[in-house]
Amino acid sequence: MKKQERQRYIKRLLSSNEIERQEDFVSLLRAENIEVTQATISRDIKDMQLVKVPSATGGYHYSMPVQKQMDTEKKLKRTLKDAYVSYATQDKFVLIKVLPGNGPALATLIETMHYDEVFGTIGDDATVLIICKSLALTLDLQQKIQRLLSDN
Amino acid sequence: MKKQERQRYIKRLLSSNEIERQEDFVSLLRAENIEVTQATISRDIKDMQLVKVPSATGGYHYSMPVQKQMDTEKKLKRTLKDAYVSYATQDKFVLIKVLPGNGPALATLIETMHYDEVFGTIGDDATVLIICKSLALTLDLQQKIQRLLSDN
DNA sequence: TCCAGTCTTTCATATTTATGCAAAATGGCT
DNA sequence: AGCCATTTTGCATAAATATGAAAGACTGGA
Repeated sequence: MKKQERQRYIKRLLSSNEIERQEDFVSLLRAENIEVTQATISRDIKDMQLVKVPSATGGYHYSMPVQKQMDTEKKLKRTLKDAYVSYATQDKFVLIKVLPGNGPALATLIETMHYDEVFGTIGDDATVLIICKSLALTLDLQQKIQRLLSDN
Repeated sequence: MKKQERQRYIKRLLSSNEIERQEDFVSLLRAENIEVTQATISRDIKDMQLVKVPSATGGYHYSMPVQKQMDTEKKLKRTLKDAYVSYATQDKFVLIKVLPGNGPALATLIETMHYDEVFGTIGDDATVLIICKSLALTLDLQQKIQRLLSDN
């Protein structure tokens, strides 16, 4: 279906771009050959319960809904606790080793968290590589993950 | 100071009203004898990083920032786990008994979560009474609390 | 006290977002 | 296919939000 596909794209865009206005979605989607108007985006945003968050840096950006994030975080936490093996950082990368079979699930969970820090993730059977958007953000993400691991 | 006091009011209003537009803040504050314009509210919202959330019921309402909520939820969870004794419901009320000394802290945490369901809370040394906005919402809140208790 | 610098607010308005309505698309069902 | 009901979309515009610029407050000196 048309609408759902578009909304999938929108989710994807959320994680990889700083989206400040609904028109940004329009442009980015146009770049992927999906034609929409701002009106439709407005409705999608209502549907998906996205929010426009005032960011620390003074701007605004669209982000995933609170509730979804919280639910996903719980699963993420559980998966990390269950399957975590080890952890390393280099440059803009965070590499997490997990018990065999848990890589893809973990990667997906991290993806769906739509962390602002994350550019993208890729996981094989027992490893997840997270690519951050910047060096500074890599630190932030590291802390988030450590908190997930340590905290009850 | 003026601004901080107003922002405290704004926080308070968040928890006890369905606020759909910035103008609603203006009206509600006016009712408390605080004169402001929408422009100032817009800046306050940016400051406080409040978000306008599309609600399940089709409308919109302003709400606390994601990050704050997540942090507070962790503390809340810990406090509940540490101090929880028992739990009862009647009408729009949820009554939580905790170990002596933990009531006020718990009440504060619940307040600062700004749960949509909650009209207000009051806690003595070992008890927290939560007053919900409606019967239906009382159920919702109950479930939230049980999830906080059961979940790791 | 008076001033300069900083912060905060309002006004006016630009920008952004939401929505009524009509048209187009989609999905059965016969 | 043809028809009806439902959903989705775009257009136009209303409604809501953000912001530049000027005016007012506040603060810590001199």
